[in-house]
Amino acid sequence: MKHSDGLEWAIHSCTLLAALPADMALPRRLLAEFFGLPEPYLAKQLQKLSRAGLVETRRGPKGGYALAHKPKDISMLQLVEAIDGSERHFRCSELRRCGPTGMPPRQYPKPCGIARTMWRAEAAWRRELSQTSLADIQQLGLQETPPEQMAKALAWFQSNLPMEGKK
Amino acid sequence: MKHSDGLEWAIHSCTLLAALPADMALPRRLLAEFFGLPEPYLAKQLQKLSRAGLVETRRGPKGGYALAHKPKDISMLQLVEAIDGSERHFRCSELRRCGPTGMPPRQYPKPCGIARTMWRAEAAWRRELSQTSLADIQQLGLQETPPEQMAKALAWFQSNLPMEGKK
DNA sequence: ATAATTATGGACAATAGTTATCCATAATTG
DNA sequence: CAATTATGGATAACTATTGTCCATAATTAT
Ligand code: SF4
Ligand code: SF4
Repeated sequence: MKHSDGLEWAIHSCTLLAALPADMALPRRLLAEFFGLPEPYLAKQLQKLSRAGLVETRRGPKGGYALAHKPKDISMLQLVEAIDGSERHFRCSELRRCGPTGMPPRQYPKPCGIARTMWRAEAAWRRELSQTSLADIQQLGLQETPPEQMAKALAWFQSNLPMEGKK
Repeated sequence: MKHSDGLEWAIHSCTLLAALPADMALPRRLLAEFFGLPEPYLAKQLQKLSRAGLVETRRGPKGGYALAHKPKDISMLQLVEAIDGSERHFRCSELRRCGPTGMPPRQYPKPCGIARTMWRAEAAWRRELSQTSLADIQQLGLQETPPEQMAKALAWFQSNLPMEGKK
């Protein structure tokens, strides 16, 4: 019972994408380098984000990844579900129907109290996640990232992005 | 990201134990038979419950498992944590410190907004679970179990329990 | 005391899920 | 056409979950 590591990578990646100038795509090579992550596996996470419609991709030179929506329109719940799936965490195996006292399925019109309780808790979790957007995360990040790191990051980008400030 | 199957087994087992006359212990052979579960693995779940102090165990003939507290004093959260552990589901690997722009640890006095958001959602989940007790589950079960199954179960117990109504 | 019953916990094996890599292919740019 | 970049399938390594087995300890009844 644990989220995949890829989830953290994906959220961080989106946070970075959110900070990019509009219209600019970041290739995954740079994304992976920036966070010190294995590029091929990060690719899988980005593909999930892409399939979920949260990021746009552009192939070819000057291509890469960019957010598909404004940060305020992407919720943490969407990110989590894109990576870890939207299946319920508690899955009922209809244990009550097993064993010597079980009855045929039609005797159980609705999920039992155990399942309903577990699912109610999951709903509370989802609700909480859906109420925080990438914009909220971004704002906290801007406030709390050490100024020196901001400077380092800026410098790193300027020396790694194909053209920045040139034009 | 999914709960272990053993969780469902453990909750069902406790529900059954809750229905037992006080002072009566149920051996795990019968528990496993009643639900049609593999006994040795069910044993592992029951051991976790025992170590968490939720069930009492008695060895020897007439021994078995019994609840250690009244059903109303055992919350679903306790059961879930006994089986699946109480570690956080989202575990931070301090990604922000990685890569070419990372800074030394002391620059990050508190967990970032991403981690705090994920943890806030988990807290909502825990809160919901802590507000339902085994007594609530039991009541729902009594209301919603098909009457025929109740009868079957009663009969099964009377023919399997060492002495019931004999004395 | 002895025999029968029952839980414990360690060791182990099988299965499934996660993490990671590689490569051939397709799309885009210039 | 050449260079760049994402896609997705195949595969391998690693880890967690699921399941089994057994020697041991505790308890009860005879
Ligand atoms: S619905 Fe309830 S009784 Fe049936 S298997 Fe799920 S948790 Fe168990
Ligand atoms: S604290 Fe935040 S920034 Fe650091 S690794 Fe965890 S999620 Fe990422």
